[in-house]
Order: sequence, then C-alpha cells, then structure tokens
Amino acid sequence: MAIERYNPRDTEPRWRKVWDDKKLFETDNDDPRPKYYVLEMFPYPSGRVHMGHVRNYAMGDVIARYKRARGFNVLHPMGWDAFGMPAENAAMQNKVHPKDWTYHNIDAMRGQLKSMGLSLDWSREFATCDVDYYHRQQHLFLDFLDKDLVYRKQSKVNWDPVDQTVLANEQVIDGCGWRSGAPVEQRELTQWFFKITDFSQELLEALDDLDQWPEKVRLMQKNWIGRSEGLHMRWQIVPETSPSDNGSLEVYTTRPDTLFGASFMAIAADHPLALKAAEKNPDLAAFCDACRRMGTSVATLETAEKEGFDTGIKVRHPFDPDWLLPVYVANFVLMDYGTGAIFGCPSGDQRDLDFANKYGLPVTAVVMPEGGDAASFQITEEAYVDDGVMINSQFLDGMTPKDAFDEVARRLEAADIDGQPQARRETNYRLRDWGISRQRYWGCPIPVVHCNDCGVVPVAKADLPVQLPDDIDFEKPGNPLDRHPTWRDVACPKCGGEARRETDTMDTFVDSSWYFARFTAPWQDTPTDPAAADGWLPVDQYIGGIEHAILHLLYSRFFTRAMRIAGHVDVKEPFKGLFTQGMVVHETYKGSAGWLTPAEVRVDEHEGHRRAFRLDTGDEVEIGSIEKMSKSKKNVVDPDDIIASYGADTARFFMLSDSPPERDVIWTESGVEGAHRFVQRVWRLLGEAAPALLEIDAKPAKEGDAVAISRAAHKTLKAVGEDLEKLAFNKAVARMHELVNTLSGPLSDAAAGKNDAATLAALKDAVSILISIMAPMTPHLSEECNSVIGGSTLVAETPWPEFDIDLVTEDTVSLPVQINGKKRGELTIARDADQLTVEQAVLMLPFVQAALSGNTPRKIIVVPQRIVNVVV
RNA sequence: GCCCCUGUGGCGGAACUGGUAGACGCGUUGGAUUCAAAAUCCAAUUUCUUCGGAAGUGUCGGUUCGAGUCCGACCGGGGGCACCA
Repeated sequence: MAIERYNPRDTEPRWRKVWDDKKLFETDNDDPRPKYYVLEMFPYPSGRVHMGHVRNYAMGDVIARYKRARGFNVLHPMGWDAFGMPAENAAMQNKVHPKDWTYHNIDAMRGQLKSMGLSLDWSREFATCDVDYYHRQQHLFLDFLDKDLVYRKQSKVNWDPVDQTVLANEQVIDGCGWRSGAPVEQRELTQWFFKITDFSQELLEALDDLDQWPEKVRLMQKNWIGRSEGLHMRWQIVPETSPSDNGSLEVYTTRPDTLFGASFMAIAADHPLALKAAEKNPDLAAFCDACRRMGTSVATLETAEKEGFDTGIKVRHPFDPDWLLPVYVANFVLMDYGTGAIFGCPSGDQRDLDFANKYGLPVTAVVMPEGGDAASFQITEEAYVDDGVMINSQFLDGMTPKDAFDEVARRLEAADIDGQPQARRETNYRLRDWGISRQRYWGCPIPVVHCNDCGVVPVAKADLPVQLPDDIDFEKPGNPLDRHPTWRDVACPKCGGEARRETDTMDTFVDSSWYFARFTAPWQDTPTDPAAADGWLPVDQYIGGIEHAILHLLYSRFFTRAMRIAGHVDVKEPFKGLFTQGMVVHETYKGSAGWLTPAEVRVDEHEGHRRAFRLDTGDEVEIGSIEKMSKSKKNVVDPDDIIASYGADTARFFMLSDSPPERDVIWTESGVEGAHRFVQRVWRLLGEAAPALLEIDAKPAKEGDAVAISRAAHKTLKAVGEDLEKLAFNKAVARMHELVNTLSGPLSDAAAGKNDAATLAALKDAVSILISIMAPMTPHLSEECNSVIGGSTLVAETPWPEFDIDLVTEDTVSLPVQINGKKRGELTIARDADQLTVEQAVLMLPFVQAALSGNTPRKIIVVPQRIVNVVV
C-alpha cells in the first residue's frame, strides 16, 4: 500500500492546536512534582528569528520535553530583551516610534517561534520594555540604593561617539564599542554604579561550585575578576626633592621579592604627586597631558612607546637609607588599579626592562634559574620572570621568590614610618564597579530626581513607575529625554522645590540580569514572589551563546546576590547548569557583483569538486569561507523558508544532528535534506506497517527471532536517555537512525503481512519506544505516528518509557582476541565466563595456535567482557 | 606577551574509567525500479596490497600486554585576556 508523503504543513499546525487547547505547557507553581527550570537566553526582538535562535530553542525544547516526560514539573518560559539601541536607530531612520517598532517585531517573532512547536509556557511571556516589568526593575533599583549597592560618582567613562552613550568596561571590545564598533573615547561624567566589586571575592570563590558550567566560562570569569595577592607598601620621599610635604609614596606590588632589583618608581599621569610636581614644571605638565590624551584606544596602546618623565623626586629604599630611586611619570601606569604607582624591577619584568634600557637605569638580576652561576648571571634584553633562586638581594639570597615574598612582607609589616607599618598584605581585583547610566531614551528610567536643594532624591515606591514619555523627538542626536521639559522638570518629592528627573536610563544588561527570576511569578506586583522564586531557582539548565560568558552571566550572578540582600530571592546563584551552544555557520558565495545568498546559488558536486553557479545567470561564483551567518556576507538561511518547505521537525532535527551542540554547526542544504529524508522514512515505514500493528498489544520479545527487535529498541532507549541527560543530542540522533535502520526490514515485512504475532507485538513495542524517544526532537511527527498506530493518549503527555534490563544485556559476548596487542580474531563466549574458561577457549582458536606454534604463551591478559590479549 | 581549548576518512563527527578506530549522517560510485526523471530500495566507500595481509587518529619520542585516549617536546587551528604592577 502506497503511503502519502508526510506533510508537515498539515500535521504540524494541527498538533500545535491540540497542545495549546489542552494548555499542556502552562506550568503551575503549586504542582507537587519535582521542579525543573529550563531556560534559553531570551531574544532581542530584532524583527526576525534567525538560525541561531532555532538551534538554541530546539535544544532547550528537547530538554523541556524530555524532563516533562520524566515526570518533572517543568518551567520553560519565553520573553523579550526589548530595550536597546536598534529601536532608537529605527526611530531615527524610519520615523517609527521605538515602542511600535519593538512590539511589532515581537509579534512577528512570536509567530515564528510558535511555528517551531516549542513547548513554552506563553502565559508567562513579558518584554523588558513592558511598563509592568521596568516598574519592578525600578523597585529593585530603589532597594539596592537603600542597601548601599548603588552609588553615584564622577568618573572617567568609556564614551561611544557613535551611539553617544557611556559603555561599561565589559562592553568595550578591543577599544571599540561592543555595538557600534566605533573607537571609544574617555570622558568625565557623573554616573550611577552598581557595587559589583563588593562581591569580587564571593563571585570568584563560588565559581568553584558551579560544576555544571563549562570550564571555559568559569575560567573567563575568573580572569575577568582578576584577583592578585601582593603588598601595599610605602616608600619614603626624600623631602628636599619633593614639591609637597607628602611624606611617602604608596605602591602596590605582587613581587616584593624583587625589591633589591628595584631601579625606579613610576606613577600615573593623574597621580596626586604627579599633579603636584607638574604645577611647577611645565614640561612635566605637557607630558602628563600627552599621557591623558592617548590611552583611549587599544590601537594607540599597542603601538605607543613606553615613555616616562623624570620628576626629580627621589625615594629611599626601605632596606637601605642611602639607596635613592628616581620617580618617573610613566604612560603605562594606570591610576585606577592598585595605587596608581609601581616600583620598577627591570630584571623581573619585560616592560620595566624596556623602560630601564630606554632611560639608562640600572638593571640588577635578583632571580636566576636553579643551578645558575650568581656571579655571571646577567639580564640585558630579556627579563627573567620564572621561578628560581634569589641573588644580589642581601638577606634574601638563596631563598625561593615565594619565601622571599613572605620574608619582605614580614619585615616591612614590622617596620614603621611615623607609627604606621611600612607595608601590609593586600588583595586586589581587576573587576570594576558596573556603570549603568546610559544617555538613551529606550531603556528603563532611573527612578531618582535631582533637586537644587536636596540633591539626589529617590522617587518613592508608591510613585513608581517612572514611565517613559511617548511623545518624543528623534530629530537631534543625543538623549531625547534631556530635551523633554514636561517630563524632565518636576517638583522635588522632598521639598517641593524645582527639580529635574534623572534623564539617564539603565544599561539594558540590567534588564536581562533578573528576568529569569521574574518568570517564576510574572504577575506579582513586587519584583518577585520570594516563595515562587525560591521554589524555582536556580535555573536547572540555562542555554545560550558563549558571547555572554562574562557580561550577562556575571551581571546576573551579581544581581542574584544583590536581590538576596534586598530580600527578593534566597538563592546565591542564578544558573545551576549552563550550556553554551555553538553558532550556526554557512558557506559564503561571492559573485562579480558581491556576496550572494545561498538561495541565489546552485552548488554542484562532482568527483570531490564543488562549484557554485548563479541561478539567474548561470555564471560561476566563488565559494568562500564558512562563517557565522550574517547579513553582511549574505550567508543567511531564513528559518521561515525552511519551516515552510520542510516543516519544523526537520529544522529541529537537523539543528541537533551531526555537530556536538557546543560546537559550530555548518548549515548545508544536503544536511537538511538528510534530516527530512529521515522524517519521511519514519513516516513511510510506520505508515505502511500501521494497519498490521493497529490491533496489536505491544510486548517486547524475550526469546525467538523477534528478540533482536526488542533488544535494539531497548538498548536504544537506554542510550538515548543517557545521551539526553548529557545534552549529547548528536549521539542521540545517530542512535535513532540506527534503530530505524534495524526496524526497517521487520516493518516492511509487517506491511507485507509476513510477521507472526510475537514479532508484531515486539515491533509495536519498538515502534512505541521510537515514537517516545523522537518526541523531544520531532514532536509533531511523533504525535502523528502515534495516532496512526492507534495511540490513544498524546505523546506529549506520555511518560518516558522504561527500558527492560534483561534486553540490554547480552548472554554472550564477542571478545576481540589480540596477539601481542594486535587484533587477530574474535571469540564468542558466555558473558559470565570466568578467566580460566576464556583462556582455555582462546588457546583452542586456530589462529592463536598458529601464532604459538606449539609453545606456551608468556602471558594471557583477560579483561572481562572486553578483550583478550595473548603475549607470545 | 599570558591563559585556555583543539587536531581522527572526501566532509560533519563516533569511540564509556587506556581495551575491536572510523558508529551515524552527508557526499561519491555501482546496481534495482522507471519510457524518463524525482522519490525510494540494495551494495561499496581510511590508505596500500602480491588478496595472505600491512600501515593508519598533526609530528617525534616515552609509559604499557595494549595508546586516538596517559606523559614530554614540537608543529598547525581556534578562543579569551591584555600597559593589571
């Protein structure tokens, strides 16, 4: 009987409606079953869903459906990271209101996501630009203010000249804005900061417990936090050389052991001592100005010479009052790390060595490799930075650098200047506080008012939300809120006098730092319902791109701690499990007139040669490198087109096949067709056999010919369960192919009426298993197949089947037999055969006897159920 | 510069704690079916081979009865951080 081709355009919407009508994926917070919270990073509503989204959400949906089948109460929500620059750019270019643009995009993308058949709880959906959401975010801001986790300070900030806004350090990539790509400038502005540095140590330590995070992400965060242990020490300034009565220069060093190799001091151009000295020295003042002007972009940093200017000030060595060292202003010393001053030890640091060589400063080796000759060991062009033995360092000679560190610390802690110890141990972090002020319209308003008399006055919670005005003007660059007097000018909440609103809005990374908590009770009129949040959090499995390894994930970890202090949650970490998926990449095609989309090109493959031609003109085009799908290279494939021609199940299945999920996946037309072939094949095999299986009760075979069918099905069931637990989707896909290959013969026989009752019962059991294990990946197909073989309940409501332990273990095993470590044959023997039995059986094998030629083997190694190795 | 990851057929990739290298898919080749095509099905597909075998997981060495897996050195590819004292 011929079966019609599977038509996803018909079946997929039909099954989605069945799920929706039954509200299968709406989650009840009071459900008594164990919870499982699976979350994919919510999308920015750019207008269209792209293949990266499809991959991300396909993975999340497999986990959600699998865990649901395993009996968990699964929370799987979706929302929109909806504030941000593109909406304002669209407003400026197309005269459309950011709000209209954003909500229009959300509607379009929601429709696309729904066509994927994702098991999402849409009843919890929200966008971060919803007044209801940013209202609660303002509430959080006020709580953080109250708990002293937010402050305002004037600071040098990263200014993006294109977006005309401030960027956080994390948002500056290679000296350019993370969004605009423009070289970042430095400006002095008064900004709001979150005190993420209060948690430096905790954020660092807790990384060790995040054992379900990729090692790589933990390492990146560790490096970003950048803890270093060193000594904060004071050097006495020689009074007659100093412009002020400031008695000492404070430096921070991680290498106090190299103290006897010191040859100069270097301070930042903004260091108070430099400013003081520059007052009387115009040349120095000019040098400091030059330092300040550079240091804006990485490009200049990399090419810039290490330069210094001798201030004429001298300091005394702590262990030798006659030893005076010059103080330089140097362009490579940063004011905002440590104390803004260092001592230079040329022999132990390449940069210091270059500096010393340039300015003719002494170079004394203080560490040499183990076993070296102290008398002849010299440093000239290359600094020695490795471990070794101390030399030329008086009481430190012969020690290891580590012991020398401790010895110097001990002595200087005990020494004193003016009743204060000369040094103290100090830990420093690279992590800076998070500047969140953005001079933009389309963001969450910061709920404070600036009063001429009272200063900064927080808006009362009862007066929230501070809502964005709708009537705005994008004709001029800069922040429209600044130019909106009726919104901006208000009465002071405290004194009633003239005041103005804060016109800066929050960094959009604030919005995404707590949305996962909001999903647990999005209806709540406070930021969270603490009971609900504590019940659901942490997120059991979070999935998204590696590009958020630092920014979003670190901010969210900070937010969770801050929210805990404010009483909104009682967990420490937001994400228990993290998975970073790879990108979707595609070949590029370049014709004479520029890049071409895959849809405009036909690729021929013959005898290993691939050539591409334009569909319209037939001209040959160049096949370029495989790159991340991007509009600029035009190597994009629209998910809508794929779903329209192959169906959502095919798109999902392909995204999970082949490549391991953490690696990039190459989108190929032939790959999609392969996935579609699988869908069609399953449908055809099951459809043809369905009449024979309809009235049969499923029963796995324990003996007879059909046992092979049952073994294959139950082994696959076991393996797929293990693969899905490990998120090894590609392996699970391979096993499904294997099972279908095994079942194809018996299914064809069943369709032809050639099978006995026991075989049909085993086949029905196997088919039911196949339908269940495919369901997380191809949910529509599974429902359709299930219904044609007479299934009475929805697959989406069917528990994950249990494998039969007897069927996954074989009675006999086939052992490879090696001679001197090379495989020469096989031995089939009882699974539980003991060592002696195996040895005797092996010695009977003809090829073993041939190899021995009458001698006794030197050794026989038997690894039970694994391998036998005969050593002759 | 520092830190991390990675290297397996024509391609994407399998191979659990050292134990049958190349599962599964893609591509290719041959065949069946067809008036023909699409679709489908069957077979072959690491290399060399005197058809007995031999070699083979970036290169060179080591440990082991046995190494893709462990150790050392080197080479290639990718990523992160980067005047951080």
